[in-house]
Amino acid sequence: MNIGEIARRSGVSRSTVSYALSGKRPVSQETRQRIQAVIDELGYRPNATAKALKEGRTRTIALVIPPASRRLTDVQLGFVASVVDAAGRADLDVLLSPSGGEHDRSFERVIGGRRVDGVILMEIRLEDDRVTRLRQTGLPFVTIGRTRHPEDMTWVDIDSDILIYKCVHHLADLGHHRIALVNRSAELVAAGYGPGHRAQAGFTRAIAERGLEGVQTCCADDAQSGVSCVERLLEEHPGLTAIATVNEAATPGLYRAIEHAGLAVPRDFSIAGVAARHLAENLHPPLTAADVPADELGAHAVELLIERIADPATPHRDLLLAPPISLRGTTAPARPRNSSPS
Amino acid sequence: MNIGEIARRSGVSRSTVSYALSGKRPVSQETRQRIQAVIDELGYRPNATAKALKEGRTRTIALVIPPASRRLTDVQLGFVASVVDAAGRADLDVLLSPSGGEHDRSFERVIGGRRVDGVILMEIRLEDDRVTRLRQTGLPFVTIGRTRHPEDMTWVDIDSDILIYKCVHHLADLGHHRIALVNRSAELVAAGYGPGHRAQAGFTRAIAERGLEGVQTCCADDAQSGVSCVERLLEEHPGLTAIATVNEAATPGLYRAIEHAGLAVPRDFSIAGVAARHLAENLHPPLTAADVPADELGAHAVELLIERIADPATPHRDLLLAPPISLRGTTAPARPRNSSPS
DNA sequence: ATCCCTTGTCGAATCGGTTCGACCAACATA
DNA sequence: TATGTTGGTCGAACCGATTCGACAAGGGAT
Repeated sequence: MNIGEIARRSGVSRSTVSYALSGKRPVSQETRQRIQAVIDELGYRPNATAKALKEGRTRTIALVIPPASRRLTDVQLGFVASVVDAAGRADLDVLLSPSGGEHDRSFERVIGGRRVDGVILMEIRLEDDRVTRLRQTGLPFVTIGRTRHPEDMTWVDIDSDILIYKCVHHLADLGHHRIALVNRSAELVAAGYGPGHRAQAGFTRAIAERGLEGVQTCCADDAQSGVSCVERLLEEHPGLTAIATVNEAATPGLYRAIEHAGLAVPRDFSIAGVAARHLAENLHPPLTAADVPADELGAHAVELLIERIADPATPHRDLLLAPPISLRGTTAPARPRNSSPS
Repeated sequence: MNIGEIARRSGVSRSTVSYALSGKRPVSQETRQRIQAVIDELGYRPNATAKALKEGRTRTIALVIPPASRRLTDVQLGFVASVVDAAGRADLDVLLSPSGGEHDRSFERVIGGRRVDGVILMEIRLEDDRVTRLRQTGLPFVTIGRTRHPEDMTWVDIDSDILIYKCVHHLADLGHHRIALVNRSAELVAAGYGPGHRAQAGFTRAIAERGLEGVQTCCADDAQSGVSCVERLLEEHPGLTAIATVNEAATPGLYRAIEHAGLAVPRDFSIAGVAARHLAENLHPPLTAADVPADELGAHAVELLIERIADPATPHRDLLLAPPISLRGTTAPARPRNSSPS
């Protein structure tokens, strides 16, 4: 059932059917109804591939995610959900493409074959070859996160620097002097993962400004690693009373290890971080954190992308958000602890 | 940069370029190299849309997920990850399509326009109109989960009936007499969600066989609801000493509420369920559960789908798994509790 | 010397749509 | 009456690939 068949059965030419469907030229009431009747009867739907070929656009965007095998964090899932949602509202389909490692075939396939009109990229490194690659091809793209030099590209991001900076200040205001930063995994940070580096920067700045003692550590993205991370931290820095973290996946582990060390959150130990609201609220006690507005960022990324697809010469825009820290149940005034042998 | 451009620049016809690329007809060493040089220079990649139109297949499959706004469970995420992975290995792209509610436009768009060669459907209801719809269109599809009458369709599933049945028997073996089933959300079960109903069936059967006292309850897919669910359960059935659950998202809430009632898991209260391994292992204590082999199911679904796409007349096949229950830290012999006023 | 097969190449048709130019009829305007 | 203008329709070209049939040149078998 192609357009020719519909044309034959309703006794008109293919172009007339096309015009009847698109409304781009007048078609008499009568013919239109006749055509519609045939269409309804056969359940005809125009072939999207043919349309895409002729029109030169696929009405599809690619969403490039970290390798799916590595479990996505709640924030990342939030991005995926909001992008899929926003794209759907704009009648765009979303092609999922894992990138990194063995999955680069997928990325190349999607990018190279003009399968999509535009690309949304997640988990951006400070130097990111996917960005370089996309620049070459001229395919419109928007990143969630940003490279070291984000000047002539379109992106949305949260300001992990400011967020961690504010977390540390918040903890310092409560009287905490020895604070640790629990970052994302060592590999990710080593690979130049932006939020990791920016969190470090904000942490270091705040620590310096308030004359505190700061420790930085990386931690893999899971609860188990969170446990061993805190164990190590408490052993090496007995005076520690607070943690600032950008590693939401490890957070349940942080709770568990702190509790296991005989400390209560927030009475004896405070935690503040950056996380998905859903996750923060569901922890026990609920996590004091800057809630990453994944919905807003994802939707905005799609909007910006649509704009760039419509007109690739559009000036680059961006959106940098620094959501407020929601005070929940994991930060409290510091209480002196017998930490040093005296 | 289309195939015509490549042909012009290498001084041959378009068909020769095509044959040089596909190898379906001999092309002289010399011409081939000349063509390849031009291709490399211009970074040419054949247009996937045009190829799809001519070949009549898109090399893309659709993965229909529950509305992304509703947070996916860990098991569902596991399915998505493994499907994307397996598809990637087979050089297939994956189009993500949320279905249900306002998202049905997306489903229709993807299905109607022949945008994809086949479809994988998740979260199947006992009577599922998406299945009906797909049947009509004749598009090859595989479901993860199955309808009430799964005879002439291709599917993969876990046997929630048997799994819950075994959980209850395991708990009964440990001496528990009053056991509750914590099911998925009331809406989902009311809508005829298969695993929900099958879990009920297995539960009821085991309870009857062992002469136990069983309570069934639904619970929304989040920790908060898990908390209130257990609170209600303990109030209404004070003698309860164990829970069997298929609701992994609520499980952290179950833990919390049990603990909050002054009971220790597994000393005073046992839990056994069906969940993603990752989730089960990361709970504290780790959950005794049948680990849903999402990897295997997802990969198998893709395999079956590829088979059906290659030959739609292929006889229908299926895969029903009942993984063993991994004994972890949440089940222990029942201890008598002062439950009744005496 | 003839016939046939293989290699290498080309032109044209095709996939299923959209869109442009042309055309005719009916009607309004000058 | 001549001259647009508008409504309605058709045929043909086109998007960018694949693929079939044709054909020329060269080599081997008879």
